[in-house]
Amino acid sequence: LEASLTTVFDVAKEAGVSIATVSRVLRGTASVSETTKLRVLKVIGELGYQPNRMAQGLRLGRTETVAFAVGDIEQSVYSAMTKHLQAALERLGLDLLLYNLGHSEARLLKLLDNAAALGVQAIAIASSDALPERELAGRVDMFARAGIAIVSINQDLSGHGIPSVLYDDKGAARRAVSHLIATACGPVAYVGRIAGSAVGSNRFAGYVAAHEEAGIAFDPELVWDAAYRYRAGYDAVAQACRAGKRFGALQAGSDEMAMGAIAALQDIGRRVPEDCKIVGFGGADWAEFSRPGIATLTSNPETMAAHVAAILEALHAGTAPPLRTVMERRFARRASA
Amino acid sequence: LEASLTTVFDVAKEAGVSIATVSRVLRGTASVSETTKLRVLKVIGELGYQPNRMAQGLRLGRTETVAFAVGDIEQSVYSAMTKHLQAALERLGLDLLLYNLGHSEARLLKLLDNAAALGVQAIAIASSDALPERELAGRVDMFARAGIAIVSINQDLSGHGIPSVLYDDKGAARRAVSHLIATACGPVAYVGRIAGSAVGSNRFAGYVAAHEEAGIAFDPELVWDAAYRYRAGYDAVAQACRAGKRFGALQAGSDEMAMGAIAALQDIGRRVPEDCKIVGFGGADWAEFSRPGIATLTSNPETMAAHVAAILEALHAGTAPPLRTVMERRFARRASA
DNA sequence: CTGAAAGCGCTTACAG
DNA sequence: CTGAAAGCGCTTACAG
Repeated sequence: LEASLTTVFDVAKEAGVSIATVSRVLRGTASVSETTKLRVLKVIGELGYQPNRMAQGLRLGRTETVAFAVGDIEQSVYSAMTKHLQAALERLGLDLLLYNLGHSEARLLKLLDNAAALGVQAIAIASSDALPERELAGRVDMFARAGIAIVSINQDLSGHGIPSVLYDDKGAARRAVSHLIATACGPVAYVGRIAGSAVGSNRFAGYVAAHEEAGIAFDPELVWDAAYRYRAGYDAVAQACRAGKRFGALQAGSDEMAMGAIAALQDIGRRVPEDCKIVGFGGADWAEFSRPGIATLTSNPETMAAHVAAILEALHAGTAPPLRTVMERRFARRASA
Repeated sequence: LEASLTTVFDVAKEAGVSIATVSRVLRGTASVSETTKLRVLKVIGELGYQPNRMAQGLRLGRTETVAFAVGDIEQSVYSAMTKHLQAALERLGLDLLLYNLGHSEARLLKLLDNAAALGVQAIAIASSDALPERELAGRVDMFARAGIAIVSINQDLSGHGIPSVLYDDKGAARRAVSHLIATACGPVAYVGRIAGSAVGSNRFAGYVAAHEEAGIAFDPELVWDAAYRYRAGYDAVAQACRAGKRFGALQAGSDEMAMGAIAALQDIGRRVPEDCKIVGFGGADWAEFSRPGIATLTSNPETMAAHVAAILEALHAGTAPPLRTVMERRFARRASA
């Protein structure tokens, strides 16, 4: 065993009290006389005492830690979310344990199985992949008993009793696509994840709804199911153009795809927005610095993180958190559309 | 206290052995007869037993956790690094505790002070900001005594006995700038962090070295010290152009800045690369999908993460790790240069 | 090879 | 308001 740090015993001895009293002033729950509290606090400061988190964890059954399972931290929307969630948790005195899912369902399941033994207070899941709802639902009771909170970011799991914070992606896509239908000279294409993506299917539903609203049929030939990354956007559009497909506008499922799509169009001499208008999705910070600036549906990761933090606080305080929080996206119109 | 999970006691009872034996097969260190080992393993599987990490942590003085202090996770090079480090640690059975520094030295110092109480095995620091070397150096002995490994990513702290994995940024910048000097029709400008940035000063040193090598003087008026983000690149270049500065090429300290710089030039009608060649830094995944494709000095976060993991393994095994690992960047030539 | 026992550093009923 | 004591779930000398 290691050279030990200062412990409650050191503080107690120095302050002339019992370790129980030290612990009481530390926790702030039980009542301690003002003078002894001050004395203990002074000693704690002098010795630079920090309570051993592992001992606290063993005793309390959990540590000041939250597990964050994130779909793909290389995507800007997720790294922004991670940054703000970490900051929000830090304000609550919670540390963030990061798990990058990378589209691996097995990783998520492993985390769910480890959570209790790990002693995390909560699990936050932010993924666009369709989650294993059956497995999640089956564990909700276990987590509740173990006092582990679980929060879904981006997709609606409130039906399983899991508090969810999400965007109105269908409404956002509907607005953007309506704009494209109205202003583009040609049919509107769609590229993005659809099958297997909870988020993606909502966005695509907005694309469909906008067409219904306009009283026109969308062309299934102009709908391409592809991953959210740059290359997927590039390849889908390049291939469609090679196949002779014609479209005057494109709604992309992510800003990354929009950027790839723009590159593909420019590479064959089609101009954006003159020949084809494009809207991305997610409000990546770089979208306004691309040329043409990429129109997009914005995110607000800071507010979203605040909602998640509020849910965790409510759960911690034993009050009922909102089961379903829906945020709006703003259509940021830029040169590309 | 919570509804408890299965413990060593449950396993021991079920397998008809003592908890000591259960623990021995778990750890795999002491010798256990093959038959009892098999029996215990079987019961562990049946009960789905997971050792309580907090109890292990208290007993062993540390948990299977590594703290990762990262400069700014919103920058692509850092999110890529985070992804690969998490994956590499996962393979070693280690969880990653994420701290986004966001250029706050106080946050790093707080982490250093908490590390022992937190029970982390190691601290990995990846930042481009000049680190508080005095404070770090002053804690090296304490960390060594506490058995906490510390690794520096991106900047050289080997002089303080801290194993460091870094790129030859000076050499990389020198090569790129030499290319720009040779091919651009006009002086080469530089935009990036210089003061206060360990990484940045190396890159700038490469810019200077390339000029020396070419036997020409660089123009201090064409050197702009600015943050690594899109907007800083945009603003620095826009302002320089407004001030009537003329340059035929620009070396940027990051791909983000390069993208911002390209936007600023295009917005005033200057063409890239015809009027001004540009090279970024970092090899962001999106750089090749920007138009023009952004030439850059690549990173290899996966290899870097592997080096870090190897250092942690060596330290864990009690063998001496390489104190200083220098990786090369590749000049990815693209349309922008 | 195996078990009984001590102890890691806390927190919280229980008494006073 | 305060202290003595039990116990959270492990691991590892110590004995055998």
